[in-house]
Amino acid sequence: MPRSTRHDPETTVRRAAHLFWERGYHACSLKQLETALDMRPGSIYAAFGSKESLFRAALMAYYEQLHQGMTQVLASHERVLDGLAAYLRQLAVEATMQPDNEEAAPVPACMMVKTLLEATVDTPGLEDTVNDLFDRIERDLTTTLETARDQGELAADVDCARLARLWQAQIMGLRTFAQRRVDAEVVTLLAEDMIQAMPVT
Amino acid sequence: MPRSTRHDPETTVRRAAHLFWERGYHACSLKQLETALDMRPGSIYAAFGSKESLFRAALMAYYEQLHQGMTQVLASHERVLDGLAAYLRQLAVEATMQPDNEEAAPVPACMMVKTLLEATVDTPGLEDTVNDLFDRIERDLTTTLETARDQGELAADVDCARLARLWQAQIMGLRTFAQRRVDAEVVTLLAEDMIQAMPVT
DNA sequence: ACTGTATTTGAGCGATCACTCAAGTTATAA
DNA sequence: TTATAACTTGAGTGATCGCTCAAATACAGT
Repeated sequence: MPRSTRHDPETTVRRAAHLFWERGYHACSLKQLETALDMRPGSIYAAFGSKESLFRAALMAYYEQLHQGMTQVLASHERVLDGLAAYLRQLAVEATMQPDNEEAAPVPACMMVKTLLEATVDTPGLEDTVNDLFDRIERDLTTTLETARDQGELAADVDCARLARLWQAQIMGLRTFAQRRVDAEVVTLLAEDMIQAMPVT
Repeated sequence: MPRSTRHDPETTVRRAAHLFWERGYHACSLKQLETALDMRPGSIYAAFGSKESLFRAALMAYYEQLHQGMTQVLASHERVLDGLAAYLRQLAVEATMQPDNEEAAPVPACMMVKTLLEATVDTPGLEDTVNDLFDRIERDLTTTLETARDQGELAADVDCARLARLWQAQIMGLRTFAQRRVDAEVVTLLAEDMIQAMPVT
């Protein structure tokens, strides 16, 4: 008997993620979300419950996409450190192309980082969620590096958790820097300098 | 004949900076500012004109403090690269102590970075201001490095602008990473790993 | 003490905020 | 075809937003 949904939940969340990613949580009004999702407030609240719940769903979707992209690049390189270098180069490219369609990044900076810096004590749900996602990435990268170490790619005494966090901080720094009004080449050169600086052990 | 001001402008701006730094631009309401400044809306608007103007004044004050702190650390070390390493260590320390008084940092992350990521097309004044401040820091650091290079501390072929941006990105990465819920030691180790990674040329 | 002026006050402005819900709509099962 | 349940609508909720301004206040010069 039930009626099927008019809106595909995945598409809805993806569109919300795009707007939240571009403008941040507080600067996104429900009016703007209604327009972006082509849904009226009643539908939005029936489907997601609150603006914060919708944001969390959007952030999770963003994370999934990010994680998948990173995993793909790492998997396509023999050595993990080569994969990380390639990933940093890819981020530099993505950060320096202007957003031409709705699939591309609306801004250079990472939505997770933007959320990390925008969350306050008034939005504990956002803090918890974003911290959990950063933990996941750190653990995932640590495990990947440990596998590489056990296979002899890295020296046996390398602290993979520290190395993972060093790379994570490079990614944060690169994409945040790219949010500045700078030429594309500056971002590209920064990525190369970061890659050059990272330990090759 | 005129009446003198009851509020010291510098103190007022410093208090506003503290609140804006902690909560960001959009999450700060005028009600909260009224409490923090102990001023009523009429006084605030007579003195600063708008919330955005007050924020820009606060951001400028933050920058001045930041610039002064960095300059002091750099000046107290013979070699510039040693000074930058010391500055990174100082940031790690500051980022990992809980804010006990109103002088201390309310959050680990940099207010300029938070502003850079929070600004949108709706707040062009913030984008312009924060980009100008990042440019100033980059130029200042570039000049400092060039002086060091000309004095033989760095190799003659070093691109000081690139090196300055690499260090700026490290600072961004460190303080943004420190906003995560992580142990103090993790931030300290990250700073050490960054210092280790930076070119010694 | 008195006057003049810069500063401060706080009630209140229209606009917008996130959100609700009764009514309408539509796809599916009987 | 009809009944039913899920979905969607959109006017409207009280609260809060950034901000204004006429009146009150307090200091400096006479």
